[in-house]
This record gives sequence, C-alpha cells and structure tokens, in this order.
Amino acid sequence: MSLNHKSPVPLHIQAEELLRKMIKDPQFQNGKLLPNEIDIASQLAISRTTLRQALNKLVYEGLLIRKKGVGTKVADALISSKSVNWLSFSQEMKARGIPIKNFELHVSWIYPEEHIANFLNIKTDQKILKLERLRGRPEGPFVYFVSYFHPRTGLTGEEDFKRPLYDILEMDYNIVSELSKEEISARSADKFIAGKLETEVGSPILFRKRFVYDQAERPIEYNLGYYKADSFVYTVESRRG
Amino acid sequence: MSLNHKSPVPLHIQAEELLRKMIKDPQFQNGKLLPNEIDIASQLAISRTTLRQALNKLVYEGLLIRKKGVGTKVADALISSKSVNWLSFSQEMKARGIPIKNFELHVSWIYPEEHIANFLNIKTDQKILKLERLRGRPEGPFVYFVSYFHPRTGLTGEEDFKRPLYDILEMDYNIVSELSKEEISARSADKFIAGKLETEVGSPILFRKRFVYDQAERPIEYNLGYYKADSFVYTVESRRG
DNA sequence: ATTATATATATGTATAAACATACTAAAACA
DNA sequence: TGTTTTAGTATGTTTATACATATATATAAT
Repeated sequence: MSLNHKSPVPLHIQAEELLRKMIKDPQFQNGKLLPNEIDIASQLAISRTTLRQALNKLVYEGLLIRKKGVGTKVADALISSKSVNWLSFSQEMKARGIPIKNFELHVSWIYPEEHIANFLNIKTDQKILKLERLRGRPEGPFVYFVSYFHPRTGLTGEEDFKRPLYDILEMDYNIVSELSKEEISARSADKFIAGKLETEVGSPILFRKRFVYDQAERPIEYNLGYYKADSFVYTVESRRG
Repeated sequence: MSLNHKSPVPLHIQAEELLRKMIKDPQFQNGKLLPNEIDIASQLAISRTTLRQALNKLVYEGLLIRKKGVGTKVADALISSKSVNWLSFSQEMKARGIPIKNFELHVSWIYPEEHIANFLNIKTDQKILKLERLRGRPEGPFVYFVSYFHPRTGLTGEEDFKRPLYDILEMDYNIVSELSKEEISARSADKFIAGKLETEVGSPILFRKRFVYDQAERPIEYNLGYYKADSFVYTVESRRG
C-alpha cells in the first residue's frame, strides 16, 4: 500500500483516492479510528501536510470526521444528501461504500399527466419516458423513485429498452444538469408506497419532489422520491451571502 | 486592512472572513482578478500557505475560481447554491403573507443535556437559555420550536425575562449568523408533539435539526423544529459548480 | 509579418519543522 | 476511594522554502 512518486498525478490526489478506498473497509466502519496522520503519512512516504490536503477534502465532503486530541473516523453511514455536493444517489452511496441493491426497475413510455407536462413544457399527447426504481440496501428497499424525462434528454424510452439493464440503472451519472429545485416534505405511507418500501401504511415518509433543469434552465426531469423515514436524513448547509 | 495576530481566532479563518467581504466589492465583480497570493499574504502579514487555506475553502464553495498561471477571480455571482432559504421562520411566513399566531412561549434557563453542550462547546454545569415556541396560523399551531442558545449570544435568559414579550418573539431577526447546517428528516409524532400540534400520535412530522454558527464558525444556536407534515414544505435550490 | 523562443508571473505541489490545543488515560495525591 | 496532576497522543495552526507547471507577454529568429 503505497503511492507512485514518479506519477504525474499529484501525491495528494493519489492519497485521496487511496483514502476513499480505505474508508470503505469494514475495519473502519463502526466508528473505529483511522491510523493517525503521522503514521499514514510515513506509511505512504509523504509529508503530513500533503496527507492533510487529501484528508481535508474528505472531511469537507462529510465522509470523515476529525476531532482534535482524538483522531479521525469515518462518518456514520447514514444516508444524507448534501445539496452542496450535488452527488447523485448512486455516487453518494458508492462514496460511502454502501452497497446498493436495485429491487425493481420499471421503464415505461407514457402520456404525461397535466401537471407534469406543464412543468416539462410539453403537450400531453406526446409520450415521454417514465422510470420507476425501487432501491435500498441488501436488507431491504428504502427509497422509491419515479422520474419523468423531457424528450430532449434523448431518453425517449424506445432506445432505452434496448440498452442493457445495468446501463439504465446507472443513468443518473449521465444526466448532466445545472439547476435543481427541490421540495421536501413529510407524509404518511399510503398502501402503494408502504407496499413498495415494505413498511406499514401510515408510517412516516420523507417525500422529495425534484425539478431538474439543464444549462439553459429548461426543464429536463421531474423526479419524485419516497424515502423511508428511519433511513434518510436530508442535510443542508447554507451561508448568508 | 489587516488581521489580528493576537486573536484566538486562527489566521486562516480571519483571512477567510476578510476574503468573503473583499469579494463582495464591486471592484472584483466583473471577472477582474484578485491580487496574487503572495501579495495578499504579505499584505495580511501571513504566509502564503495560511492564505491558501482560506482561499481553498472559498474555492471549494465555488465562490472563487483559480487558474494556474493566470490568477484568482470571483466566480459569477449567481445565486449561490448555499444561500438557499436563509429566511428565518418569521421572515419566511411574512414573505408568504401568512399571519402568524404565537400560541405558546416558554423561556427557561436550563443545564444543557450532554449532546447539546457538546455542540455548543460548553460544559453541562453552565446554564443556558432554552426557548420553546409553538406557532402557527390562526386556525391552529403547525410548528413547535425548541432552541438552545450559547451564552455568547448575550441571551442569557435572565435579561430576556425583563424584555417585552414581543421583543423575544421577534428575536430570530436579531441573531445575525453566518453558517448553518440543517438535517431534515421525517418522523411520527409522539404524544408530546402530537399534543402540542393538536394532531394525532403517529401522524407524520417534518423534523428539522438546525446547527447555527457565527462568523467565526463558532456554534451559537441549536434548534429543533417539528412541523406538521401537511402544512410545511422545505424547498432547496441548488446549482452545480 | 509570422513564428519560435525566452521570460516573467501566478498558481500548484511538496517538505520539514515547530508549537498550540483538545482530549485521554495513567500516576500521584488527598 | 475519589480527585487532581501530569504525561502522552492526535489533530490544529503557522511559517519558510523550493521547485513544478500553466499562461501571457515580450523578444528574437525565420
């Protein structure tokens, strides 16, 4: 386990990558401390300063927590969405080393309801791609997504049926968007959602409605997310400007 | 324009604050470059390394853009993804034109529980101001707040008992803070909350935990908010950097 | 005039060293 | 036994220094 000092890739970047892999190791998962900075640095044959460059980045992303006089540990793997970081769901889970299981995927091509067509600024007689996904940890599902895509995304649905499944599942990677508006609220699970999320009717659900726009601020996706309350926390960091 | 080298506030934090003010100056607004790192550093009588600590933070936040061989400029001043929703409750309701009724106000002076003392970075044997507020529309309450204030806010509790009520009720206006971190989740109403909000036990609640910091990023308020699900939506607007 | 080439400038990377501060745990003390 | 002191450990802050690399500009060669 060491770095390539000859590589053109800066050492602090290499160290960062290595740390990202390292913190996925179960051995650091339960609040156990990482080795101290000086030891890691000497192990990697880099200076403490350089190592700290790498650590700082992960701390900023909320993956690591440092405490003076104590040490550095991996942040609790509770699922959070930092609006600042703009990580997609899959990316965030990957970053935290949480294995994601896809329980259901439903791709359909539908006439949009009026309020959806309204947001996407299209007519209701034009079919669009509807994507339903049920995802979670191996133990069980914890989120149910429904997405509607504007035709200009190129995701017309017809083509997507031909794509391999895993390609579609990883789709959120590819949608490069600029602006999103979200509405977060709490509601109780109805029969449908309770069934999907394997919980009881009436149990609390964190409901997220997301409006996604492209670089030109044209609407491209309308997304609904139903999160099991006990497995999702939404975090927001804001600064007075 | 210089820093206080005697202050307990670290120089890179002071530099960061100063830069935040600096970049608001119209003189840097139209893509014009800041002075170079070495000049700023010598101007502030700190090392380049320390200055870069401050600069890096603003770069991370997308406020500054650096280019090797060229210089550092202020990023286009579009609505920062972080300045989302920085309205206080009263302000927000006012903006929405909703008349607010205060149902209950409870000012007390308590020994903080450990996790609160921990966040506020004080000891548990030091009394602090606890403020409980039940608010809503004329028809009925829809939010229950609990706030704990750090002594350095000056809200020691003792003084506040002497203030007129309306003054305390409008207090959130006066607390000028810089940074806040919020965690939003859904939960069910327990007996206490259900009673306060005049709803049923088990009904969905939007729960918001808020950590508020001052300009030096020292904790000043710990705030809990319980919102009746059917009357509150949390909105977030974010922009990719 | 156009194209190389050198040079100045600004950020990027990396190190070693020293001291400060928060926290923990062991040792000394009452 | 319980409390205080002390030493040890880990992160936090800061500096001074050196060289690397990307960019823009001025200079020299074609």
